[in-house]
Amino acid sequence: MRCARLHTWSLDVPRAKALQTRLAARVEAVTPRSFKPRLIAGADMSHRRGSEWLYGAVVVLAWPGLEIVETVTARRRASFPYVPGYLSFREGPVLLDAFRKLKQRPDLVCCDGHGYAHPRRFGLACHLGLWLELPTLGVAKSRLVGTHAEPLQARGSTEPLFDGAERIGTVLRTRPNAHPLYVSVGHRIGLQAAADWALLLTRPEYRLPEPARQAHAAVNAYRKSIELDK
DNA sequence: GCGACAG
DNA sequence: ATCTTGTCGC
Repeated sequence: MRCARLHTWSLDVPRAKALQTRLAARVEAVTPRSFKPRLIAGADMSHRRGSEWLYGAVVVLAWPGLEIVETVTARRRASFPYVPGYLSFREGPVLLDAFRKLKQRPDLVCCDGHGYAHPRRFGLACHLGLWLELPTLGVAKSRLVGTHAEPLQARGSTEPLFDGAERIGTVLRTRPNAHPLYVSVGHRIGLQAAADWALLLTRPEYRLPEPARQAHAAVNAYRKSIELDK
Protein backbone atom coordinates (compact mmCIF):
# COMPACT_ATOMS: atom_id res chain seq x y z
CA MET A 1 0.00 0.00 0.00
CA ARG A 2 1.09 3.54 -0.69
CA CYS A 3 1.19 6.17 2.01
CA ALA A 4 1.84 9.87 2.38
CA ARG A 5 5.27 11.35 2.98
CA LEU A 6 4.49 13.72 5.80
CA HIS A 7 7.96 14.85 6.82
CA THR A 8 11.59 13.84 7.20
CA TRP A 9 12.58 11.47 9.99
CA SER A 10 15.97 13.13 10.40
CA LEU A 11 15.23 15.12 13.50
CA ASP A 12 16.72 15.70 16.91
CA VAL A 13 14.57 15.58 20.04
CA PRO A 14 13.74 19.31 20.16
CA ARG A 15 12.52 19.33 16.56
CA ALA A 16 10.69 16.05 17.03
CA LYS A 17 8.88 17.62 19.95
CA ALA A 18 7.83 20.63 17.91
CA LEU A 19 6.65 18.33 15.11
CA GLN A 20 4.53 16.28 17.51
CA THR A 21 2.81 19.39 18.76
CA ARG A 22 2.14 20.55 15.20
CA LEU A 23 0.89 17.18 13.92
CA ALA A 24 -1.28 16.52 16.96
CA ALA A 25 -3.72 19.11 15.64
CA ARG A 26 -4.35 16.93 12.59
CA VAL A 27 -5.47 13.88 14.53
CA GLU A 28 -9.13 13.00 14.06
CA ALA A 29 -10.50 11.41 17.24
CA VAL A 30 -13.85 10.36 15.84
CA THR A 31 -15.09 7.02 14.55
CA PRO A 32 -16.27 7.11 10.91
CA ARG A 33 -20.00 6.51 10.26
CA SER A 34 -20.73 2.83 9.69
CA PHE A 35 -17.25 1.76 10.77
CA LYS A 36 -17.07 -1.92 9.85
CA PRO A 37 -13.42 -2.99 9.64
CA ARG A 38 -12.89 -6.23 7.74
CA LEU A 39 -9.09 -6.22 7.50
CA ILE A 40 -7.28 -5.38 10.71
CA ALA A 41 -3.52 -4.96 10.91
CA GLY A 42 -1.12 -5.28 13.80
CA ALA A 43 2.40 -3.77 13.74
CA ASP A 44 5.37 -4.47 15.97
CA MET A 45 9.11 -3.95 16.14
CA SER A 46 11.97 -6.03 17.49
CA HIS A 47 15.58 -5.26 18.27
CA ARG A 48 18.54 -7.24 19.58
CA ARG A 49 20.48 -5.59 22.36
CA GLY A 50 23.73 -4.19 21.13
CA SER A 51 22.63 -4.36 17.50
CA GLU A 52 22.08 -1.39 15.24
CA TRP A 53 19.27 -3.16 13.40
CA LEU A 54 15.57 -2.69 13.93
CA TYR A 55 13.08 -5.23 12.59
CA GLY A 56 9.45 -4.56 11.81
CA ALA A 57 6.44 -6.66 10.85
CA VAL A 58 2.85 -5.97 9.92
CA VAL A 59 0.27 -8.73 9.97
CA VAL A 60 -3.22 -8.39 8.50
CA LEU A 61 -6.08 -10.39 9.98
CA ALA A 62 -9.63 -10.84 8.71
CA TRP A 63 -12.59 -10.01 10.91
CA PRO A 64 -14.34 -11.81 12.52
CA GLY A 65 -12.35 -15.02 12.11
CA LEU A 66 -9.00 -13.40 12.89
CA GLU A 67 -7.22 -15.55 10.32
CA ILE A 68 -3.91 -14.15 9.10
CA VAL A 69 -4.29 -13.07 5.48
CA GLU A 70 -0.99 -11.27 4.93
CA THR A 71 2.39 -10.77 6.62
CA VAL A 72 5.18 -8.39 5.61
CA THR A 73 8.52 -7.54 7.21
CA ALA A 74 11.30 -4.98 6.91
CA ARG A 75 14.50 -4.03 8.67
CA ARG A 76 16.73 -0.99 8.81
CA ARG A 77 19.38 0.56 11.00
CA ALA A 78 18.22 2.61 13.97
CA SER A 79 18.35 6.34 13.31
CA PHE A 80 16.82 7.55 16.56
CA PRO A 81 17.37 6.33 20.14
CA TYR A 82 14.64 5.17 22.45
CA VAL A 83 13.53 8.23 24.36
CA PRO A 84 10.26 8.04 26.35
CA GLY A 85 7.75 10.22 24.52
CA TYR A 86 9.49 9.85 21.13
CA LEU A 87 8.95 6.19 20.35
CA SER A 88 7.46 6.87 16.90
CA PHE A 89 10.68 8.50 15.71
CA ARG A 90 12.51 5.26 16.42
CA GLU A 91 9.92 2.74 15.24
CA GLY A 92 8.07 4.73 12.58
CA PRO A 93 10.54 4.33 9.69
CA VAL A 94 10.81 0.52 9.84
CA LEU A 95 7.12 0.02 10.41
CA LEU A 96 6.24 2.23 7.44
CA ASP A 97 8.72 0.30 5.29
CA ALA A 98 6.75 -2.81 6.15
CA PHE A 99 3.36 -1.17 5.56
CA ARG A 100 4.47 -0.09 2.08
CA LYS A 101 4.99 -3.76 1.18
CA LEU A 102 1.40 -4.61 2.02
CA LYS A 103 -0.79 -5.57 -0.95
CA GLN A 104 -4.01 -5.02 0.92
CA ARG A 105 -5.02 -1.82 2.63
CA PRO A 106 -6.31 -2.56 6.16
CA ASP A 107 -9.38 -0.85 7.61
CA LEU A 108 -7.91 -0.52 11.09
CA VAL A 109 -4.41 -0.71 12.57
CA CYS A 110 -3.62 -1.89 16.09
CA CYS A 111 -0.39 -0.22 17.24
CA ASP A 112 1.96 -1.46 19.93
CA GLY A 113 2.21 1.69 22.03
CA HIS A 114 0.18 4.72 23.09
CA GLY A 115 -1.73 7.07 20.85
CA TYR A 116 -3.44 10.05 22.45
CA ALA A 117 -2.32 8.99 25.94
CA HIS A 118 0.92 10.87 25.40
CA PRO A 119 2.47 14.03 26.91
CA ARG A 120 1.66 16.00 23.76
CA ARG A 121 -1.23 13.75 22.72
CA PHE A 122 0.76 12.32 19.84
CA GLY A 123 2.05 8.84 20.48
CA LEU A 124 3.02 6.18 17.93
CA ALA A 125 -0.57 5.25 17.06
CA CYS A 126 -1.43 8.85 16.13
CA HIS A 127 1.76 9.27 14.14
CA LEU A 128 1.22 6.10 12.10
CA GLY A 129 -2.41 7.03 11.59
CA LEU A 130 -1.48 10.30 9.91
CA TRP A 131 1.14 8.70 7.68
CA LEU A 132 -1.12 5.83 6.68
CA GLU A 133 -4.30 7.92 6.60
CA LEU A 134 -6.05 5.02 8.29
CA PRO A 135 -7.96 4.44 11.53
CA THR A 136 -5.47 3.41 14.24
CA LEU A 137 -5.71 2.64 17.93
CA GLY A 138 -2.98 2.48 20.52
CA VAL A 139 -2.55 -0.46 22.85
CA ALA A 140 0.30 -0.18 25.36
CA LYS A 141 1.36 -2.68 27.97
CA SER A 142 2.34 -0.01 30.47
CA ARG A 143 1.65 3.61 31.35
CA LEU A 144 3.46 6.59 29.88
CA VAL A 145 1.39 9.39 31.43
CA GLY A 146 -1.82 9.65 33.39
CA THR A 147 -3.44 8.25 36.52
CA HIS A 148 -6.14 5.68 37.03
CA ALA A 149 -7.85 3.30 39.42
CA GLU A 150 -7.25 -0.43 39.20
CA PRO A 151 -9.81 -2.15 36.92
CA LEU A 152 -11.72 -5.08 38.43
CA GLN A 153 -10.18 -8.48 37.70
CA ALA A 154 -12.88 -9.61 35.26
CA ARG A 155 -12.14 -9.60 31.54
CA GLY A 156 -13.60 -6.46 30.00
CA SER A 157 -13.35 -4.30 33.12
CA THR A 158 -12.21 -0.75 32.45
CA GLU A 159 -11.15 2.42 34.25
CA PRO A 160 -10.65 5.83 32.69
CA LEU A 161 -7.09 7.11 32.26
CA PHE A 162 -6.72 10.79 33.15
CA ASP A 163 -4.01 13.37 32.73
CA GLY A 164 -5.22 15.95 35.22
CA ALA A 165 -8.84 16.57 34.31
CA GLU A 166 -8.56 15.31 30.75
CA ARG A 167 -9.60 11.82 29.77
CA ILE A 168 -6.81 10.46 27.59
CA GLY A 169 -7.47 6.75 27.45
CA THR A 170 -8.98 3.60 28.91
CA VAL A 171 -7.27 1.04 31.11
CA LEU A 172 -8.65 -2.31 29.99
CA ARG A 173 -8.42 -5.73 31.61
CA THR A 174 -8.31 -8.13 28.67
CA ARG A 175 -7.58 -11.20 30.76
CA PRO A 176 -8.46 -12.09 34.37
CA ASN A 177 -5.63 -11.49 36.82
CA ALA A 178 -3.30 -10.17 34.16
CA HIS A 179 -1.97 -6.62 34.01
CA PRO A 180 -4.36 -4.36 32.13
CA LEU A 181 -3.72 -2.69 28.77
CA TYR A 182 -3.70 1.03 28.08
CA VAL A 183 -5.93 1.82 25.13
CA SER A 184 -6.08 5.20 23.45
CA VAL A 185 -7.15 6.89 20.25
CA GLY A 186 -4.76 6.80 17.35
CA HIS A 187 -6.49 8.42 14.37
CA ARG A 188 -9.96 8.37 12.83
CA ILE A 189 -11.44 6.51 15.79
CA GLY A 190 -13.09 7.51 19.07
CA LEU A 191 -12.02 6.23 22.48
CA GLN A 192 -15.13 4.10 22.98
CA ALA A 193 -14.64 2.31 19.66
CA ALA A 194 -10.90 1.94 20.32
CA ALA A 195 -11.53 0.19 23.63
CA ASP A 196 -14.38 -1.88 22.20
CA TRP A 197 -12.22 -3.14 19.36
CA ALA A 198 -9.23 -3.76 21.59
CA LEU A 199 -11.37 -6.17 23.61
CA LEU A 200 -13.12 -7.71 20.59
CA LEU A 201 -9.75 -8.47 19.05
CA THR A 202 -8.42 -10.20 22.16
CA ARG A 203 -8.95 -13.95 22.51
CA PRO A 204 -9.95 -14.87 26.09
CA GLU A 205 -6.82 -16.92 26.66
CA TYR A 206 -4.41 -14.10 25.84
CA ARG A 207 -3.66 -10.66 27.14
CA LEU A 208 -2.93 -8.91 23.84
CA PRO A 209 -5.23 -8.28 20.87
CA GLU A 210 -4.55 -10.83 18.10
CA PRO A 211 -3.16 -8.30 15.61
CA ALA A 212 -0.53 -7.20 18.13
CA ARG A 213 0.18 -10.72 19.32
CA GLN A 214 0.60 -12.07 15.80
CA ALA A 215 2.74 -9.12 14.72
CA HIS A 216 4.97 -9.76 17.72
CA ALA A 217 5.34 -13.43 16.78
CA ALA A 218 6.03 -12.53 13.15
CA VAL A 219 8.69 -9.94 13.85
CA ASN A 220 10.54 -12.19 16.27
CA ALA A 221 10.52 -15.08 13.81
CA TYR A 222 11.78 -12.70 11.12
CA ARG A 223 14.59 -11.35 13.28
CA LYS A 224 15.74 -14.79 14.34
CA SER A 225 15.71 -16.05 10.76
CA ILE A 226 18.04 -13.24 9.74
CA GLU A 227 20.32 -13.54 12.75
CA LEU A 228 20.63 -17.23 11.93
CA ASP A 229 22.10 -17.06 8.41
CA LYS A 230 24.83 -14.67 9.52
C1' DG B 1 17.11 19.03 42.64
C1' DC B 2 14.46 14.40 42.52
C1' DG B 3 11.63 10.84 40.32
C1' DA B 4 8.98 9.07 36.14
C1' DC B 5 9.56 7.41 31.83
C1' DA B 6 5.36 3.52 25.62
C1' DG B 7 9.23 0.13 23.34
C1' DA C 1 12.85 -3.51 23.47
C1' DT C 2 16.38 -7.29 25.31
C1' DC C 3 18.52 -10.96 28.73
C1' DT C 4 16.75 -15.47 30.83
C1' DT C 5 14.68 -20.88 33.91
C1' DG C 6 12.20 -22.03 36.71
C1' DT C 7 8.31 -21.36 39.21
C1' DC C 8 4.29 -19.30 41.76
C1' DG C 9 -0.72 -18.69 41.31
C1' DC C 10 -5.27 -18.87 39.10
